[in-house]
This record gives sequence, structure tokens and C-alpha cells, in this order.
Amino acid sequence: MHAEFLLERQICFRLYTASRLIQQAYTPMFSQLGITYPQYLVLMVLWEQDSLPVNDIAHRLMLETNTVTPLLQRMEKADLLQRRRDKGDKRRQIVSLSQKGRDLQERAFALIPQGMRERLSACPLKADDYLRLSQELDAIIDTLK
Amino acid sequence: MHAEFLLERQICFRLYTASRLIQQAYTPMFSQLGITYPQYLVLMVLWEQDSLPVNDIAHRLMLETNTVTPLLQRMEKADLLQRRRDKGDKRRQIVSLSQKGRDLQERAFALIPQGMRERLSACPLKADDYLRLSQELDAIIDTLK
DNA sequence: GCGAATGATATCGCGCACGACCTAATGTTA
DNA sequence: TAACATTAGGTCGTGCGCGATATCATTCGC
Repeated sequence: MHAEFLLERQICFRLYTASRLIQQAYTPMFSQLGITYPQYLVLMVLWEQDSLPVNDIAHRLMLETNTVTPLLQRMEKADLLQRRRDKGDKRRQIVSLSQKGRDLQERAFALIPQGMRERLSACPLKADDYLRLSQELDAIIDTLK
Repeated sequence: MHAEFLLERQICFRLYTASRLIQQAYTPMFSQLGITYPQYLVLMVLWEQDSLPVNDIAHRLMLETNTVTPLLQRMEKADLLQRRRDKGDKRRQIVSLSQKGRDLQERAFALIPQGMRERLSACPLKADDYLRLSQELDAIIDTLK
């Protein structure tokens, strides 16, 4: 078996697996909030800046609009946000948080970081390691995007 | 905004994004082979050891059988493998590569590692960085699994 | 000012992931 | 060996991701 064949499996398979397991670790917390991980990402964007067009949300999450549109539709049905046509440019849909969506921020603050810290407390990585890891992932992301 | 709220987003969002972008980078190569990334992972397992029960494949990929079963069914329909009942334990399905599945290994050897090396050639990370990255991802995976 | 190009969003189809639940075969134990 | 627990695998429903394509508003070139 070619060595690089295995190495290539190492990085890609580990990224894929780590990403899945992190999402699984989040799931119980999100269930309490009545949302999913991608929905949480959308909320993070809107908590930082409300009333954005679909494209802006998609770009910030590096997702396609054909992923984000149905996501937003489900979130609108769950009364987490509203969508309305831009008066100036009628192609645009402006997405804004509902009161329920805004209220979720505090509950998420209380649950998520604490929950993840506990879930990862047995992990030997230190703050420095996480920082370098972030930067290395950014390098990969910048290369591929 | 709480610092740890952002940090937590850093790691998890980056893992999620890097994993997606890597899969996107693979997609054109897999299209040439007529498979998908998860199907490639199954093939990697079977190329290493053929004729495994469903559970073994699921465990090696850290997936649930309710993910793997439909995956294997699609692969069987595509004539990449066969499934047959174990004579000894009739609960078990033994999964074996077809000739087409075996033949794919060489074509994958020729395409995938080379293709990914080119795709990531602009990435500043060196061999050492990838090795440490692998180990750090393993630490996260071991903690969460 | 009008047709073509561009841009923003939506729709459709397919293949994962996974929680919840089901079925059948095998083990286990009294 | 009858009763119960466990194990292997499967079905179903839902929510992503994303390639391909459609729709409609805006802008651009002439």
C-alpha cells in the first residue's frame, strides 16, 4: 500500500470524522434549544449582524444558497427568523431574527461553551494547540475555497 | 461577545468547513471513478481487508449501521461489491468486493493522491504540520468517540 | 430604451448521517 | 428448554450539502 495513500486517508478521514463527532457532541445541547448545528451557525451569523441578505449568510458560512435557502425556510417555519423582500432590490431576501431567535442567544451562551468544555475536558490538547489547529485549518480552508 | 463563544466557533466551524471543502476538492476525481467520498472510504476498508461483516466496516469508519447499510446497498446496485449471509451466523452479512470494486483500486491510486497533492500544493503546511494535525485530530476523535 | 448578460434566490434530485424503532438470529440462564 | 437478553442488520423520517437547472429582477452594452 502506497504510504501517501494512507497519509491522504489520515488527514481527510480524520477531518471528516472529527467534524461528525463534534456535531454529535453538540446535538444534545442543540436539541434542548430546538435547533440543529447548521441552524446554530446561521444564528451565530445573525447574532453578530442582523438583517442580512441570503447571499451574505451563505458567504460567511461558505455554503451555497441552495443549501442555505431551505435551511432558512425551515428556520422561518420554526419562527426563528423572518424573510422579507428588499424594497430597493427585489431580488434580495432580507433575513432578520425573530424575538424567539434573539432570545436563544442567551440560552446558547449558557449551554454551548460550557457543554463543549466539559465534553472535551478529557482531551489532552491545550489552548495553544487549539489555536495552532485553528490556524492550520484556516490554511487548508484558504487553499481550497 | 464572549471570547470562548468565538473560540468554540473557531474550532468547530473550521473543522466543519475544512471537511466540506476537502470533500468538494475530491468530488471531481470521484466522479471520474463513478463513486462518492463515503463510498471511497468503504472501498479503502475493503481494499485493506476484503469480506467483512457490515459491523466491522461501520466500526472502522466510526459510522452507524443505519448509515452504512444503505451505502452498501447503493454500492451493490452499482456492482462495486456483493453481500451474502454468513453460513455460520445467519444474522451477518458478509461484504466482498466485486471485480469492478477491486479494479477501482489501481485507478484510485493513480488519481487521488496525485490530485490532492496538486489541489493542496498552494497550502503552506509541511509534512510535519500534517503529521501533527493528524495527531491532534486523533486526540479530539478519541475524546469524543 | 431594448435585448443580452449578470446576479439573487429558489427548486429538484440524490446521497449521506443519524435518531428512533423494528425484526430475526443467537446467547444465556434458570 | 422456555424465557429473556443481546446482537446484527434493516427501515423510516428528517435535515443537510450540493450539482444542475429555473425564475425573475437588475444592469450593461449599444
